[in-house]
Amino acid sequence: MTVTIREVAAEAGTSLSTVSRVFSNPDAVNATTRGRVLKTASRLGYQPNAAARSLRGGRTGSLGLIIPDIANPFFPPVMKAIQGKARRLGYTVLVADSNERPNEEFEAIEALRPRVDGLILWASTLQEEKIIELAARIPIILVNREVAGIPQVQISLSAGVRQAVEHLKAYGHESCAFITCSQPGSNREVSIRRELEEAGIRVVEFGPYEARFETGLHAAPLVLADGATAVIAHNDLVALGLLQQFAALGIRVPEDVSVIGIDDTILAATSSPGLATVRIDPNDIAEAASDLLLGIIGRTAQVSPAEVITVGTRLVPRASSGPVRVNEPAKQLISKEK
Amino acid sequence: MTVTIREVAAEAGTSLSTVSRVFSNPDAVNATTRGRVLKTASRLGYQPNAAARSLRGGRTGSLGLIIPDIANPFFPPVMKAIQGKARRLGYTVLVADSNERPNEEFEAIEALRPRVDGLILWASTLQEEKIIELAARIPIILVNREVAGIPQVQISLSAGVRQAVEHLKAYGHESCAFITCSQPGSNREVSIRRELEEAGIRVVEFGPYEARFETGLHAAPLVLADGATAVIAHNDLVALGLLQQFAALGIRVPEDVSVIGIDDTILAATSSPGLATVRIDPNDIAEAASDLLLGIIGRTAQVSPAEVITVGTRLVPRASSGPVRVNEPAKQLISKEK
DNA sequence: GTGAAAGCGCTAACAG
DNA sequence: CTGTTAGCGCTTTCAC
Repeated sequence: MTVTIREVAAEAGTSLSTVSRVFSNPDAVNATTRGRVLKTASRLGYQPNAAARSLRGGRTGSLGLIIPDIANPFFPPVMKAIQGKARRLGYTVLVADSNERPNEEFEAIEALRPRVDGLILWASTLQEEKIIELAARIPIILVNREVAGIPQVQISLSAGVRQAVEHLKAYGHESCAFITCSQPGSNREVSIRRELEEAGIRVVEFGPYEARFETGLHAAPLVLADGATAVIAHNDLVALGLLQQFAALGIRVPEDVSVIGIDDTILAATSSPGLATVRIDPNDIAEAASDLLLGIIGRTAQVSPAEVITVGTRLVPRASSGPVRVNEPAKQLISKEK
Repeated sequence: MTVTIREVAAEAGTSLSTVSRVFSNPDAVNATTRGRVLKTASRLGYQPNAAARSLRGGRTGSLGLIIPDIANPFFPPVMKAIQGKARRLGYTVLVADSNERPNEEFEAIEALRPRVDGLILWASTLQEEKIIELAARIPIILVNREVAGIPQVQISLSAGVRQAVEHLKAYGHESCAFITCSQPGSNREVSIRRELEEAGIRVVEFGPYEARFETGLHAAPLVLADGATAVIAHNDLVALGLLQQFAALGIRVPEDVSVIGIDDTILAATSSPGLATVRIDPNDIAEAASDLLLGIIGRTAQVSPAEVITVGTRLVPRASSGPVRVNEPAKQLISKEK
């Protein structure tokens, strides 16, 4: 049925090994022979069988990417960027979604493991020991998850959040709400609180909630009631919830309250008003993740101190933030509108 | 290095085949033996090697999905739905993005082909003959692309668009603009024009443009200048562009003009105001696509007339559409606002 | 530079 | 129900 190396060899009048070499180590074959083999191979429509190849050689030419939730608009661009980078380096990327559930993540990893040369685990939900165990079986790198001894890519929100805070301060804001949707002590939560405090801005925290659109809807009146003139949301999606609810309440953005998101997903660029947000560049992450992974795939079992690459962020200003409202506090607006 | 079936067999005191059966055809093994094998297998950390398995059995347990653009928010939910469905049927889904370029699509297909049992091609950009050729090598099904003889899933916009049009008509709209971003003669364009005409609503078409946010920004004033009181956009993204530009121009939605999108992506639910849109249900597509694909993977070379499954659509009403403005035509609003 | 031979880990007949 | 025996298609020593 399928064309194998054997038929090509017979047809080209050479041995199996020669045909094999033409495809796996072309330089080791006489140019004339190689040409002849290639010609008959393409004439016969021969395609190397990846299963056999990886069974024997142990290399698959693919990388696996496990993401927590492809429906989160933050991930598609990242996936695209990683795919682009990998493609340029001769790899295919196979993606699976873990649905943020440890056992689905485990299944996905097990499905991918035998068919890839290495794995990128994004925000893995696996226990630390499981991850260490896995790392012994296949090269892995972590993004947004810290495990000692495993190479990882960390996202540093600090720079971007600092710019956001500076921006708010320059516009006269003296208090800022913060809608949190992470585990207490998480990276995201900590950097935001720290930056706001260091700038001497009063911080009001609401949460932790789930990182959903509806959380924004819910939090909008809380922010107003507190009298904060600005709000930083856990991510763009939550920020959009705020925006929609503010609009429904007749609260103007940014005149009455400034809103800032995080991630710079497509949601931020397309909302009305456009959403100022802290951008995490998918390309930076793709770059870092592929470098790290290909690095450890290369060196065979030669353990070196686990590397950590930190990628930065920056503020993308848009129409949703501006000068603080001076004449009357936003908190009175709700009752007024009624 | 890795644990193989052989070691498990030795350890469990059985033969290779018994271990193999435990993992590939469990019912054929005595329950006691099976238990013992499973126990030692897990103790040793045995994992079946997919490469060897598919080399021998010809089955990979995976399905491939090629999508034109993962960054288009329409696709992630579809990918997720297909993954969910496949998972329940014992398959893993490997996804690749073609970037809507024939040669990238071809590369992705070639990378996936040897490691999957079948392929779902979404809106394939390949030439018809290439597709037919491919279908001879591996089971494939098409979504949103028509090629005689290949099983396919078609999306019928008619029902949803008809509901949208009924809705506009009931609200007194007598004219509706339509921003098109497809090849002339495309499914999407044709159904929309047909439904509007059949309802006796005056149709004004703008386009074809590219299906981008900026297209909406650009088209907003055109719609107003024409005096249409409602507008249907090629998709949600374009509709959001309209929404943002209307807001910038001080045109109220839906009071001054009604806006309807297509796809029901996350953008529609999270915009301000919420965007009424024609919903294409990802689950319907996932269902149809997996049924079709698993159907042809099952029957070995037994050709039957190519099946076509058509999935329907429906209107999701949201705040962006409402009664026609009666007192003054929208077209005058721009100059007034100045 | 090239060929022959030995498996990679597993499944699928075929006997027992 | 279980064990034995061949390979799946390919890469990779090892000779020549």
